[in-house]
Amino acid sequence: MTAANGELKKAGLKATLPRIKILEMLEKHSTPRHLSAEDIYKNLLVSGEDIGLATVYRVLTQFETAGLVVRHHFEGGHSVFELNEGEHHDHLVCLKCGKVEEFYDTTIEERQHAMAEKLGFELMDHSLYIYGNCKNFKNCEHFKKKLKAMA
Amino acid sequence: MTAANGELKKAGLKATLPRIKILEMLEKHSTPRHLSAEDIYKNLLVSGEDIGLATVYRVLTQFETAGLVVRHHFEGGHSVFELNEGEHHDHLVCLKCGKVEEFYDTTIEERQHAMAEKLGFELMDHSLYIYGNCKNFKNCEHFKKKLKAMA
DNA sequence: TTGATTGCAAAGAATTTGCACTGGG
DNA sequence: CCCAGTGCAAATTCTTTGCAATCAA
Repeated sequence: MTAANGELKKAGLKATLPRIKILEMLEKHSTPRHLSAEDIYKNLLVSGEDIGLATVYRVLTQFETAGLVVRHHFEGGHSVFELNEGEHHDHLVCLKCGKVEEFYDTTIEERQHAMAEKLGFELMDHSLYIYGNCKNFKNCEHFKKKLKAMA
Repeated sequence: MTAANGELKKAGLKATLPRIKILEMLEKHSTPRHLSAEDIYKNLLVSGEDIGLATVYRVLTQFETAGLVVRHHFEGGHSVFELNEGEHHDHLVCLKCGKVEEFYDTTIEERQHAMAEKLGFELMDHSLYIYGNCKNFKNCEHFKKKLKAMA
């Protein structure tokens, strides 16, 4: 009776094997926390799980609807998903190695509300992605991992 | 000898008919300033221009590389392009009618630099999109236009 | 049992690419 | 004239869907 089991029930989703495995995969991956559907699919294969890619997409969409995960559109076409731990934050993505850092800045949040207010909008959501190069990226573990993945 | 002609040359691009027409289309459309490849393609067709969709994509990508336009990824899959008028700004998008407002906030820009600095990144770029509902969207011209487009 | 959930393969949407043809300089 | 640029159709990439088989409650 894994923890994922209970979380799924609480979210109103039947605790099926694919859903449990996918949720555990997201919980297990503390770094990087941000995985694409493809990442998850491949990781499951490696773990010996036989779950179709279509199912991964379906389940992630259900999780997103249920508020269990948050979907992001970083540069480069595909979506990435991260476990929703409750607190909102924005992202800083390294263009060289793909490393993702999270941050939260009260001032930025406030100013965004102020802008929406000023322009006559009711703010519903926002996405802020900062792109850059992490200093000394060549020695960064993410960069090494990326190189290895390309080989 | 249109203005677009000179701008293309200045950008190091041969002044061909498709490029001129696409650039003029972007310059003409002051509102909305943000057009998808499909939008541009359709508008050109209506104007009686016989330019392929693939060419529109190719040309827009060239324009982006040349710095003539900026590409954005708003929610909903497809990219939109806007003429690069020099000054950076962020966007507020209405989820109901698609209206896009631009804004610039010095404080937000500063805080972003501070965040990048703090996390050890060299800032290269950023994208900030605020999503909301424009007040009284039902009477908003964009909303009416959207309804008409659906009919 | 029985409706919800999956897997697979096929469909879609957005964008890119290969290649023979055309047009700008 | 000659190569960059274009149109078209085919290919890619990421994601969604239809449907018969399977599973959780």
